Amino acid sequence: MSKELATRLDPRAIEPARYQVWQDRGYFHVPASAVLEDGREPYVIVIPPPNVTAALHMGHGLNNTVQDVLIRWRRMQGRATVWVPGTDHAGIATQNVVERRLAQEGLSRQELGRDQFVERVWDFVETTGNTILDQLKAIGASCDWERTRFTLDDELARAVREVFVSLYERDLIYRGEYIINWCPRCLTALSNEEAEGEETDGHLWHLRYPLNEGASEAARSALDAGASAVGQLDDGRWYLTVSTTRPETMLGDTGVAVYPGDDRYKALVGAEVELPLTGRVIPIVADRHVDPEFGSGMVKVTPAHDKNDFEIAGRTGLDIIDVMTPDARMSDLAPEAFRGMDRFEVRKAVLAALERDGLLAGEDTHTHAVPHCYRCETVVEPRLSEQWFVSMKPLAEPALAASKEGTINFTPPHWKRVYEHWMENIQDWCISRQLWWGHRIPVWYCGDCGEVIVAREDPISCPRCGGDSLEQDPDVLDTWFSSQLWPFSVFGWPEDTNDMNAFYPGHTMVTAPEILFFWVARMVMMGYEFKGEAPFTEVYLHGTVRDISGRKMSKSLGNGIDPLEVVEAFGADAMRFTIVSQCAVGTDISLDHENVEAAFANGRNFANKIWNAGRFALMSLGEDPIQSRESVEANLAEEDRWILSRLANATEQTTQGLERFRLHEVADGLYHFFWGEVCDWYLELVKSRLNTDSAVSSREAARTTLVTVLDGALRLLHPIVPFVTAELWSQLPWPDGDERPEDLIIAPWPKAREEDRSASTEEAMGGFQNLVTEVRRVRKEYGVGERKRVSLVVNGGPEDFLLSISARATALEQLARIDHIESGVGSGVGANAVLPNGAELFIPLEGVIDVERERRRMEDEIARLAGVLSGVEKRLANEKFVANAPEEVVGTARENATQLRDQVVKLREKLVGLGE
RNA sequence: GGGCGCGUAGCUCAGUUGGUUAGAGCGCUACGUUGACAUCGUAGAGGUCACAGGUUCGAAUCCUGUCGCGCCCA
Repeated sequence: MSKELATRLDPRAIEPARYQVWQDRGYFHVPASAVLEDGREPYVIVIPPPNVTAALHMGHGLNNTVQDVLIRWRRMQGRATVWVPGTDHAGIATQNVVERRLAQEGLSRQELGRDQFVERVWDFVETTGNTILDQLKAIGASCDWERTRFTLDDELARAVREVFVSLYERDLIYRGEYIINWCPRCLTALSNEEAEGEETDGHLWHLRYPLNEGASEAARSALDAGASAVGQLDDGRWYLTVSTTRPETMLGDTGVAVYPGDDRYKALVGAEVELPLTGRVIPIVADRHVDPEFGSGMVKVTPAHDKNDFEIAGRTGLDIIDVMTPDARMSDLAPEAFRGMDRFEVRKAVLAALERDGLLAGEDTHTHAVPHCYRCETVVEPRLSEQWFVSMKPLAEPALAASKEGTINFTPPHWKRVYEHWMENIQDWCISRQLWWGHRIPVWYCGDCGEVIVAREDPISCPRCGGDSLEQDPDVLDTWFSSQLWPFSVFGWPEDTNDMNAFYPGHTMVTAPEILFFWVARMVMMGYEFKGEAPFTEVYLHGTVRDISGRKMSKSLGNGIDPLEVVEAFGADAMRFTIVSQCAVGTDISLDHENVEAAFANGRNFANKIWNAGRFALMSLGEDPIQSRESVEANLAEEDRWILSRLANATEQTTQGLERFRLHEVADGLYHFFWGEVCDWYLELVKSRLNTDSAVSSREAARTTLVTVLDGALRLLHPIVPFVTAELWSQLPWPDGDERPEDLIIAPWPKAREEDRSASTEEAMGGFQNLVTEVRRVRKEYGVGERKRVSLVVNGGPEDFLLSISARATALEQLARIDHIESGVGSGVGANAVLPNGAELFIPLEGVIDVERERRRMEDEIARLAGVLSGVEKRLANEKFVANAPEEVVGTARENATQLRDQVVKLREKLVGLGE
């Protein structure tokens, strides 16, 4: 049994093998029957599916570590625990990757053709698509791999089609021509969420549009009415001024608008403007959208290239002229001089031409948000286009109510308001994408009669005219359209499957705030629309992984850390603990990518500490049977009862922390319990008792307690550091008569034993710890050599204090190098101290101590304590404090005052005694 | 423009409804390999809790303002 363990934890030697055992024994998989037949309570998490093309990065490391901690904890609690893994087809991202690979072969997708291209993508996905899931295994993720899903799987495609058709039948999906966000590089429409605004220092240019000759009278009266935008050119023509951040769009202007109630421009409404560079004449209209307070109160209207302008055109009947091509060049509808030019070149050309004609009134610097494609960062162009949309308002209603009523909870809580704000201001969702990779829109157009067919099954002929010249809509759906179904599509919906009945709805959604709208909000909407309830009730939004200077880790910045390299170098446990211990609610995780070793030192050191504590215990426990707790109960030493009391505390704290997603506190608490209490004190105290030559009853009590404490601690630590804990636990000897679970991963989660808690034992141990620390401090202060023994003279303190420390003579010898303890005040040259519990200490150090130095040291200590004391006394002297503060607080203050006063008095007496 | 958040030790950050002498990790200093662990042990240095007011018996914590920084939505 007591096989030799290496002095250092070697993660590579234990982790992969341990993971394999877990997988082989099927611990990660729970069948639906566990819930439906055995009546076990389920606990379900669906993974935020990473992109098939992605390689594991630290963000995945964080996200999946958190999920695994929760999953392992709930599994130990006995829940029927399912964590569904899988990947997302990631339309734009994946198509981009494959197109880039094609480009290296000198090919384009257009040259290849749609069918062949899609085949190429499948080839790519099939060879590399599972990489990221395999990588998750290296970090210990206990996903149910038998349920692995891909958003393009046939069953999930059926869910997508069912949802599309159902929503269409309920008039919640429609097709229409509107201004959408267009990426001129990806050549596809984007949703509002996919067009990310980026603060940019740009310009606001002021352009002069000459008025038609017939408008002179109106211009003059507008000027009289205070219209700042109206003026006269050198040649006598009247003009008005409009401002824009995108001058190139003026080529597509079809009107100028003012606010209907704006007296300054009243006379000009209905007048006409000669649009420069185009030869077109456009009208001045009134529309309520115009803000009379902003700029000149007069705006140019470009209906084909601006969302608001498109709406103005709809209300006022202005023409719509699209002057751009899909790749953001000037189209044939633009003046000849500009055709074919890129949008940013045109900007310069238009400004130069206006300048030349004396029509540029000037420019201001202007900071504004410019939308960029979230996949390729190209500046997004608002573009008029026919697309498919989801009508969101009706869907948002129950999803909003779920948050307001508290059916869905957010951690940290402030995301609740962000979510609700988005729901309250929701806009329709553009779901069609001009891509080839994704779920094809299930719509067919009849070439004969023009019928639009929206169908669950591919139609063979037109249901209206019977013709067979059907053509399917070429577009695919937004990737998030399928992701939003993930919580139920993974279980086989729309089929009425056992999995559906057992595991929907799920419980916890763990993800990053960035995709709160993209994904979380939409999953909730779909859950209500198609299943009548929310897909989960807890949303835990963790932070972002950043580098040492606070920048988000990213491939393009080159500041990332590869989790697999961390696992390789330090082990999955080290990575997990480091991450979790930084995982305070609402805060980001920062890791030094330039010093990875330092970044993960904490986790690595702790895993090694656990290993060595276990190693020591296994070696010391030997092979003799372990007595039951009951049989050694009467023989438990104070330190045994103390560590059992601390274990009860740690157990309660850990469980409560996990329930509240306070993972940082859980990790921190366990770290200090295990290292600072189990290792630093308990192991040191039982060392001598574990020797074969110590009294049998004491030895057996120590052995049983040690096993109990290690068992409890390893269970509590297991969700965070699964490998090292399982490895040690599997070798832990077991008390007679107790049933041993098959593996730590399914060992029942501990409950705090209330009967083990003892405030008096903790207080008594505290006195002992103070004693040891005080002696060590004195030894260091005077440079007493590590090996040199000292004597200790003790006077006073709590009843039995001397007795209890004398009983621990061996431990004191080891912990503080004290080889002799006696009662009394002591005499001669030595060091003096008074413990908080009132015990006076004297350590004879003839020949080592300079009396003057000892006097100064004591004076400093007296001054320090007296300072604290006067603070406490001041408060107690304040009647309002005594009257208003809670009894407990006042009581504590009184106790402190008494204790401090006692310490100060005794130290002063000792100082006087030192005098002669 | 609207909303949210942050500013605590050299660095990265905790600090749950206000309540002893504000904590941790990393880093730093000194000493130390005694049979678990040098990925260690022991002891230590280091903070006017951004600033200015206010509320309170009591403020890192609540309120107001200022400065600096970040994020989201228009």
